[in-house]
Amino acid sequence: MELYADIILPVPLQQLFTYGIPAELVSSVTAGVRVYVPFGRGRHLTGIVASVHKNKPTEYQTKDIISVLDGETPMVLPYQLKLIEWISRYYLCAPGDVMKVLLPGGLRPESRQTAYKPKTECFVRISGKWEAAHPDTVLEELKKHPKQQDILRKYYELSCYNHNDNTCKPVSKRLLQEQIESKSALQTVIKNNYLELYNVEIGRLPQYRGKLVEPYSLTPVQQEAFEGIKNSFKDKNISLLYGVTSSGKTEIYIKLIKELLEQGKQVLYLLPEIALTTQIMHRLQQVFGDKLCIYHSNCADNIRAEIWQRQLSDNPFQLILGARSAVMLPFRDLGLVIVDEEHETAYKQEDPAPRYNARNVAIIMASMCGAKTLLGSATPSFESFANAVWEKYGLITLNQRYNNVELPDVQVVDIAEMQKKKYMQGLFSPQMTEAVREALNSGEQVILFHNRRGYSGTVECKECGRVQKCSCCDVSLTYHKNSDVAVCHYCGRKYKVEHICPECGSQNIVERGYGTERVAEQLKLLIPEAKIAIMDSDTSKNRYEDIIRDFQDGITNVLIGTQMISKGFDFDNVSTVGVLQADSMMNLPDFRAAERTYQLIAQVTGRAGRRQKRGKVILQTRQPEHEAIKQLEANSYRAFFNNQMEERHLFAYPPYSRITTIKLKGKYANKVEAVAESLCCILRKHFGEDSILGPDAPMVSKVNMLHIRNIIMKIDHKINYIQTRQMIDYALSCIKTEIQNQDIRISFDVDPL
DNA sequence: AGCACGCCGACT
DNA sequence: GTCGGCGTGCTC
Repeated sequence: MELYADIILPVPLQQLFTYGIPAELVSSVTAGVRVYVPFGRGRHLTGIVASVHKNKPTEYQTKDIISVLDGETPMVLPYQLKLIEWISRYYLCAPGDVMKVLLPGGLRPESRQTAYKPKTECFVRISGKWEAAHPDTVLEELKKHPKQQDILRKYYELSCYNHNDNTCKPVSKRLLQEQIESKSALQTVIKNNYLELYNVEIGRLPQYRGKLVEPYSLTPVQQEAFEGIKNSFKDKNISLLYGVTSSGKTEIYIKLIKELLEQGKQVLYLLPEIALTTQIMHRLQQVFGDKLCIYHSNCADNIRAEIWQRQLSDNPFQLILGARSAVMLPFRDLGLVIVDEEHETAYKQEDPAPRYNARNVAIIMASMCGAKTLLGSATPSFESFANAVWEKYGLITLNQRYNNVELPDVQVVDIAEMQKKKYMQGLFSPQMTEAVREALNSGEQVILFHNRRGYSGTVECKECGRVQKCSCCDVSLTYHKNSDVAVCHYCGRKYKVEHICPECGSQNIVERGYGTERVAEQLKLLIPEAKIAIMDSDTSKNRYEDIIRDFQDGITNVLIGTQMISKGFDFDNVSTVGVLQADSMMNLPDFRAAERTYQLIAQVTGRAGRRQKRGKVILQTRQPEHEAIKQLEANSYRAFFNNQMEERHLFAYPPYSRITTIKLKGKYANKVEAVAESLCCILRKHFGEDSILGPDAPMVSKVNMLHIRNIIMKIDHKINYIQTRQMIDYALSCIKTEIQNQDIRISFDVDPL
């Protein structure tokens, strides 16, 4: 009987592809194996078999599978096939797009030659004939050949051979060669069957050589949280550990991991960005040594391939520490997934499909593996905290800092008022300057946070100091370097840069950057003895470590930076943190702006006073009455959450709804518009007027000669998402011919951030 | 997404 | 004459 296989191929098309299975491959083609197939004219691809069946397609002629790339074990586990399907359905993307992030490049060769080959090394051992013999006997045999005898003696030495229990360590040929005089004598020893060569697959993976330490014992408060998590896992599969900054969450994770590893279970520990969290990495390595493997996005392809295969082997890593793509690795016996800094936007993949959120995928894959998920954050996303409040997740609260250090004292400074009184010196209020000076005088360090949003600077007249402002918002415009326009951050209006000052007629107009460099400049004037370091996206990556080390060692004592200094780094000697302008973020036209501001500033704030002494935070803003600022001052995440949730409810924003944006691209604006309009119509009929917004032309409405229109779907969270997906499928089928005729491409972003 | 096919301009 | 530009269409 003819058999067929439905195959996932790495192409951005919705369907699977059906291939015939040649008779000689019937026994080896099973779900999850990789196969090599012809695709299109003269192209070959590696695909994953999703299923095997006997339904001969009637619409088209099938081609045959050329070969099977996997032996006994499929490269993709059954639950992973389900995961691919889930991701492609939930995130509305092609299975092939998911496959591209799932299988490391090294495991999906486009031609058979580039396939991943394990690295091997040549070892030597006593050949079978002499294996059981006492070393002295063997050496005696060779007494007439001193060179060969030396080699054998060296071998026994290197292998730490113990005749009593017949144990020895493997000795590589390379190592033995380095220690002996004559290469040809070694050849003879091998030829005469005293030693034999054998190849061993050796890892490319680095091995941990440091020493292992026992985990710290938990404080009573930590212990309580630890028990709380285990308790909550008794009846909930997902739990949220809400622990204020510096409450020692990592040690709790370590204790949990240790317990699971002792039960022989595997643990996946996800972090938003591996590169910036070396401290956690080193800590885990100290405790777990070689049981731990670090998997990040800039791992070379062959390393990723090797880790993958190791995870399929009988000796997998028990603990994987990884960034978002690590959720795609195969796990045979997963017990727990930890998603640290759960609120981080880095968990969401934005640009190429699949636009998945690794936090949510982690929850799904954990449940597929029968494992629990622990989300952790000092500033949980409202989605997760709402799920905890609604008792979908367990909630464990840790509101005491480690060693009982008090949370920092937050002092809010009204920039507008200070400006009125002419007290501002650039971006520094007297309070800010004073706090920095005080800290430095007592030998402590300072972190200054300045959110630059990638571009910066006002347009200012050097003669009279007039700053170009938005006519509607009374907000200074921000100079946008790339497009040479001045933009209002508040309302988004764009203005031409005034090259002649309307106030005094001067042509001496300058773009004055309020970026981190300028902050440093000003501080230098105010406090000349400050030793300043700057860290932002302009800083080259390889200088990060130097900057951090210098700061750690006290070579510098003021660190000025953007987003990137808000998390991960723990500096014991930092007593004071300054936020120069809390506003720029708060005023973004985004319903999450307040949430983000709170999260970011709470995280920066958490850098202050990690030792015994209570830290100090100076928070400068133009809107001291803003809810985020008020609750940051009061240090009340909960109050802030409750307040914002009312607003979210009122406007039906997440977590009370699920947002999906639909992006249509095409060559002709009117055609894109028309198709978008009819898609909107269909969707409105089913979801109601209020649920579908658009179509709108985005800020950048034309990219690569393609016109763009966006539709935003805002569907009540109580509506089952599967129904929503089915509805979208139906709507798409309605406009299918239109799309094809007008050559329009549609992409989706589910749960955008 | 790739890749081939196809139909027009500036070169040895 | 052809080499090569990228528009269009298809992939089991």
